[in-house]
Amino acid sequence: MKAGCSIVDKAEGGGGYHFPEWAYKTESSPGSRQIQLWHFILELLQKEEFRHVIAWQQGEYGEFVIKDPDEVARLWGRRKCKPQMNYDKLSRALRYYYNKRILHKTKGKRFTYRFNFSKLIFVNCPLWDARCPALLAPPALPTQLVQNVVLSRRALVEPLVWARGPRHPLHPEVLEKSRLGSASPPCLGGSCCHPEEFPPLAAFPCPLLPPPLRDWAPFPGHVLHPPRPSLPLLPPPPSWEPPTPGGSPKPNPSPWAPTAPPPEPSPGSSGAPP
DNA sequence: TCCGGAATGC
DNA sequence: GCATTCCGGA
Repeated sequence: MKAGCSIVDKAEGGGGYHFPEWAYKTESSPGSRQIQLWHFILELLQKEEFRHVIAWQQGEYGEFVIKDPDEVARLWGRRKCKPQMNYDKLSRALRYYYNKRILHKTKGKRFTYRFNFSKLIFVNCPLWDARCPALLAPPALPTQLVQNVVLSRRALVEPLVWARGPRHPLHPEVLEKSRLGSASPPCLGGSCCHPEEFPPLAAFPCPLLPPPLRDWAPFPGHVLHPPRPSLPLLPPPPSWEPPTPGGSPKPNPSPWAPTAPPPEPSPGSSGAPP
């Protein structure tokens, strides 16, 4: 136990917000019991005191800028007990996230990267625990980003809802009710998510989960599209485009709707519930 | 400054 | 699996 190395123990105090638990549970990191770099980056981004070192890029989606690469590397090295750590090595680790689509480089902007929260949620939000907030909005995190994270989450939840039948706790009507039923801001999974409304999905066995998600599941347009025009929720990201029925897919540079892999031949995969 | 291959360690 | 380290190249 290299306890002496830790400099950022856990989200606390600060701004009174926090990322979902899984973001801090290094044990939940797939394939590793050690903290992962992106966890660490999120920690720094979340903390006010490191705002001068690394911060969300205002107005962008999941984009953050490393203002002091050397300092970030130093902190990372300290966390990992690697005093020889430097930005070159750290950035190499970051680049490994490109292939995993956890992170993207913002070309043309120095030390600027962009998180792919959808991917992080897909991979890390354990068992779709409904109490696990998709992502609570840190002050500097653009609201729209969070909304899109929620949208992404919804995009996966809704098919499950259909599979589970009506009036499931995650049934659209229930979701709708929880979203519209109060004057408070859209529920992002915080204290407004009462267990009685959002029982833990962990209560549902894994077989209820959809088939293994590919890195980028090609969401049906009706899923990504706001379900009802009257609902003023979840505006699409700037690069988002409504699906063109029958139209040819266009390359989409947005990490929120990245180029989908070739559709798998799935008979009856019209997306319509039985 | 950024990228990615390769070897290596845990 | 996930870095860490080193390195050549763009």
